[in-house]
Amino acid sequence: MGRSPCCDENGLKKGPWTPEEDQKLIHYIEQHGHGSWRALPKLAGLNRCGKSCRLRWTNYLRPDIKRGKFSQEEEQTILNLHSILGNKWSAIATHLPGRTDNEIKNFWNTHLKKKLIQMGFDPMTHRPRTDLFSTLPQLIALANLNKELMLMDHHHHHQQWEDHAAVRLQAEAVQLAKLQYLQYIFQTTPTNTTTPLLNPLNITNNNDISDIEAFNNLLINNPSLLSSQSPLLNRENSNLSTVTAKFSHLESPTSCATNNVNNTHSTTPIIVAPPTLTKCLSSSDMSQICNDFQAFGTQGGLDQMNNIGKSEWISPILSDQSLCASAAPVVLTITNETSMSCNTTGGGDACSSSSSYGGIWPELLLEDPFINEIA
DNA sequence: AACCGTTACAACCGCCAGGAT
DNA sequence: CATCCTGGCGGTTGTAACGGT
Repeated sequence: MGRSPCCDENGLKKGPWTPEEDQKLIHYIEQHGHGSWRALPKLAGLNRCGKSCRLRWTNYLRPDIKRGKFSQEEEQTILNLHSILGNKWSAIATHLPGRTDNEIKNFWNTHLKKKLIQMGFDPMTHRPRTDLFSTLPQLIALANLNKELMLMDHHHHHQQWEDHAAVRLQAEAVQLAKLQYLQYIFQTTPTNTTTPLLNPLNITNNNDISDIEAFNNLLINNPSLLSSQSPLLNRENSNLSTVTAKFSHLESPTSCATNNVNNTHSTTPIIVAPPTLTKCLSSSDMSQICNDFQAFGTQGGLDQMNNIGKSEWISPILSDQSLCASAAPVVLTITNETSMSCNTTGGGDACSSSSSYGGIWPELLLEDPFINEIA
């Protein structure tokens, strides 16, 4: 009854294999094949269990195993397959000749997973992470709340620390939003093209992971690219211009303060690049989406949004990932008039791009109660 | 040189599916 | 049908190597 113990009885050896043991195993299998793994150790003169022998052979000693570093192509293949198959290491390994499931699994756990996390992707879903980004409304709300409190208590010098903290928090939030947005634009850029977005950087985007990585490094190493003067964020008539205006509104402490003094309802939370809108949408689809969101443009709509589950209020169109007509990245904003607007320009042919490492924005951020409060 | 934290990866463990009896 | 056995799989652990202090 039950399973027989593996190596824990009869003094069978465990742990790392010695060269002598390896030679015995190789020699036996070359002569006789492995046959029954259970019987093999005795026949080969090894004080190991069959399972240990099988693993040593299949993961290490097999002659057709390719050793050494994974190539860019192999890395890309693993990423693509993992996004489809998940942790099906053996299935992934069948597409990588000479690589074992164990090797791929290790490579994933030690390299690729961390790389994805660093790039802002959830390693399991391969989608941009929302944990960081979803805190943006809170950060902005908190920053603005602090600022308003500060202004109400204008003459109290002990508020200086909070003042500094609020401005810093707000600046960080805006930087984060910019970074995420630029990553999004980059990842949804058609493959093998040099786009207006990338022109200022003289980058041709093949839209694979190395490009995204290079782009991220570029952004991280060149903070000026996120400044209000950045060519990336200031292209005229671009889908970025709307968000640029909103960013500049938020990022300038002076203008913010002025606005808040004159109009205490002028906080302007940003919702950038909704998830499935990264898919391609026809103009009629876009109209529908705009209408859907306009429906929330009233206080009643916002209340409704706050009271029902997101699956109920997200437009069916938004969750239909099969839609594909013309590329139109979208910026949704909630304005100080508590209306929600929808801005899309550009179009293009992103749909024709072969599947690359384009992240899909997983969730809208609108369900956050803070949005209601801020708006 | 010693210590410590991190990384990389070989190896093990437990579970499961499927075939044999 | 029930039980057993085997091989395969994915998750986890152990440890050598490495780099920084």
